Amino acid sequence: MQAIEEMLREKRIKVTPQRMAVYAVLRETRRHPNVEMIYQKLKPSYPAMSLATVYKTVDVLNKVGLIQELNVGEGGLRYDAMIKPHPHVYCQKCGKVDDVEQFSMDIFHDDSLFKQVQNETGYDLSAVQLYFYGRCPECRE
Amino acid sequence: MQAIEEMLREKRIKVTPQRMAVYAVLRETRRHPNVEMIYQKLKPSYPAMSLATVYKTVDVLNKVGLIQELNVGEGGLRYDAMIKPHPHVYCQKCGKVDDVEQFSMDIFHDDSLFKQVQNETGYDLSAVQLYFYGRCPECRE
DNA sequence: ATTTCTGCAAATGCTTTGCATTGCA
DNA sequence: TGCAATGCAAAGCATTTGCAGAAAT
Repeated sequence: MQAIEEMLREKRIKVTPQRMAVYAVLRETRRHPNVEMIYQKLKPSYPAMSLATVYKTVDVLNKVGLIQELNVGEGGLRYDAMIKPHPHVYCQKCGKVDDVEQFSMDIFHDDSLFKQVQNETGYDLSAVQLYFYGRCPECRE
Repeated sequence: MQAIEEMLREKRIKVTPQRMAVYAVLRETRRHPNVEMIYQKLKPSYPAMSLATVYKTVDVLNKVGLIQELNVGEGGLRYDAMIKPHPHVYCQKCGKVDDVEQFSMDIFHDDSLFKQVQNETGYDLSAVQLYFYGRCPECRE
């Protein structure tokens, strides 16, 4: 795993403590946090950091391709440092977002689906998202 | 195709001109409009209708299962009277949302995918959404 | 030295809410 | 008649914006 500082530098964006911190949070977790969660996580160690900076930072990191945005339909966006396309499951009771790992290959890595959809729709495709909705094991009772 | 009035009545919700009008708009189009688009479409024939009523109406229609919500990641939600699960393509330039028809069967109607994901994640699944992102034929130049 | 980023506060804009009135059942 | 829905205006809230000061290259 590459050093965070180096990864930012390769993307030709200024390396600041705030950017390293936000990216570090996303790399350490599998929880797909939203902006508020990232902000709360960083508050203890970076008391001066503002929420606006977190918004701007995730936007930059997403634009340079270091992270991806998820939209499970809550309103706000979630962020994921795992940029390889993979499906997600959303628990409609507790709001948790989990990865679905097993099927990344079948659906996304075989590009026949992508190609077929391009042919059918005429779109020039660049990304795909697959979301499942339901109740997580803890919320099923 | 069933009469709109009857469909609302079957869902045990009050049948009002506004609800019939909103549902009619969604049944007539394949554009997956958002609240503002529905409102603009209805304004000429229903000058007194308020935006808040459109918000409340799509919420009710969605809850009783007459329409589905789409979240392509724009911020707001889109609505679709086609409730059978099917993938969508979003044009990142002009914002258009199209249906992907050919693959509804392969991916969604065969429930092996659903079952596999349930087994892997332990979630009790109730819905799925598949979104493709790219440029539509008109925006490719 | 220059350019870009940060942090604050204010502004924006979509969505929701409260409530009096209207209208469906 | 009684309960629910509408329409208006106000409130709410997440996100964005502007800008002066700070920091990175």
